[in-house]
Amino acid sequence: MASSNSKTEDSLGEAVYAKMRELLRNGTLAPAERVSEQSLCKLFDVSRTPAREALQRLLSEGFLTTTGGGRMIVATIDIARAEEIYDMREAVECLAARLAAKRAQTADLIELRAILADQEKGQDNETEFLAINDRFHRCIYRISNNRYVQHTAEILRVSAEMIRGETKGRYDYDAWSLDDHRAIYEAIENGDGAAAEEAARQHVRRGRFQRLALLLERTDAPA
Amino acid sequence: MASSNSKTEDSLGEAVYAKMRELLRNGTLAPAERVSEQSLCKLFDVSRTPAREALQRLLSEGFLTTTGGGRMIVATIDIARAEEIYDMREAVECLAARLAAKRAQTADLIELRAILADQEKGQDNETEFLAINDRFHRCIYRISNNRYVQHTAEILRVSAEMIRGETKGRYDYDAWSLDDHRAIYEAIENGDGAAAEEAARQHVRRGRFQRLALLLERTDAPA
DNA sequence: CGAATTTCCAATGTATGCAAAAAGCGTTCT
DNA sequence: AGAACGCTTTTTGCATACATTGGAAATTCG
Repeated sequence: MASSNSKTEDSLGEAVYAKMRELLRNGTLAPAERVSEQSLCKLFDVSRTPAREALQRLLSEGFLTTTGGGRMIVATIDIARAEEIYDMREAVECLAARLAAKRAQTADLIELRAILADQEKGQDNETEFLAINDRFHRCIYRISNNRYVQHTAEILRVSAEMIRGETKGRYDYDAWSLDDHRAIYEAIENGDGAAAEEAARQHVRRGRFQRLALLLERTDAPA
Repeated sequence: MASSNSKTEDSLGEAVYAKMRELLRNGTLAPAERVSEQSLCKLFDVSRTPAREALQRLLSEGFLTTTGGGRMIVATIDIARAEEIYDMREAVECLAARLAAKRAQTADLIELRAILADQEKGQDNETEFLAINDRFHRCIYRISNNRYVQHTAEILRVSAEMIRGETKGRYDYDAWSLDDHRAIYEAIENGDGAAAEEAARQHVRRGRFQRLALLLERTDAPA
C-alpha cells in the first residue's frame, strides 16, 4: 500500500491536499478542468472523506471554483484575477522581506546564500529554475517568522504559478531573477527592512509584468 | 426546524463554520477552550461530517490549534502572535484602503458615509460599536474588490478580536476610531490611494498599541 | 504516600450508505 | 430542424459504522 511518492503526511486528507496543490502548481490540472470527489478517490486511492477534505480546503483557498451546484473546477485565472493576485502578493512579499531583514539570524543568511549559490550555477530547464526560486522565497517566508505571512504567501505563489497553466509552454526563466534575489539578500543581510521591502517590490512587479504579458498574449490570440 | 438565527447558508458545514467564527469573535469560545467534533454536533445539532468541515477550515485559518493528537483547542493569542496578526493586518488593511481609493464608485462612497453617520450618532455599548466598526471595514474590503484581500482581512479581523477573549471585560471603544475612519473616508473620496494607505496604517497601529497594551497588562498580572 | 503501569474510554481518521439535486441525454413535439 | 420535456446517471450533502490512537483514570507496586 502506501502512497509511493511524497513525504509522509500524517493524515490522508492532508496528503491529498498537498499532492493536489502540487498538481495545480505544475499545471497537470489545467484551469477550468473538472475535479470531482470521485476523480480524487481514483487518483489517490482513498475514500471520499479525505478527498472531500482536500477539495474543500482547496476551494476555500481559491484554487478551485464552484460551478452552480457544488461541483468544482480548477479556478481559471483571467486578467482581473491575476491583478488581484499580484496586488496582494506585492503587499505580502514586501512584508515578508521586511520582517526577514529584521529577524534573520546568521544561520538564515547562510541558508539563503546557499540557495543563491545554487541559482548562480544556472539551471537547465524551467522546472529546476522554479524549484530554486521556490526555495529562495519559501526560505524568506520562514525567516519572517509570521504564520499569516507564510500561509498567505504560499497560497499566492501557487496561484500565480497557475497562470502558467493558462500560458503553458512558455519558458519564463529570466535573468533579472538572480539580480533581484541578490538585491533582496543584500538588504536582508544588512538588516535594512526598507531596502528589503523595496527590492521585493521590484521583484514582484517584474514578475507581474511578465506574467500579465503572457496572459494578455494568450487572451488576444486564443483558439 | 431550521437553524433559528443567522442568514440562510446553503450548506450545513458552511453554516456551522460561520456560527463558530462568530462565537470565536465574540469570545463565547474562550482561548484554550477545547472544541471537539462532538461538541459542535450537540451545539448545532448536526452530524460529524459538517462539524468536521467547519473545524478543519477553522484550523487551517488559524483560529484553532491542534494539541499533540488531532484534538483541537481555541487558539491562544499570546503577545508574539498578536504582533504577527498586526504586522499582517497593517499590510492588508493598507492595501485594502489603497485599492478602495482607486476603485470607489459614488454608490460606495454613499454607503461609507451612511456608516460614518451611524458611528457619529454614538453607541451605547461595546457590541454596537464593534458592529459599526465591522461594517465600515468590511465595506472597504468589498470596495477593494480583491478576493484575497477580503478573505485575509476578514480572518485577521476575527483573529484580532480574539485578543479580547484574552482581555475580557475591557471596554475598548475609543474616540480616535471615528477620527481615523473620517480620515480614511476622506482619502477614499478623494481617490488618494497614498493618503488612504497612510490613514489606514495609522488606524491599524493605534488599534495595535491598544490591544497589545491590554494583553500586556493581563500578562503582567495573571491569575 | 507517590509514581509507574495498565486498563478503559473517548475522540478522531476513514470508509460507506442513503437521499436529493443537478447534469447529461435521448426522445418527442411543434 | 430546433426546442422543450422527461428520464437516467452521476455527484454531491449528510449521516453513521468501524477501527485505531491517545488520554485519563484507576490500580498496583515501590
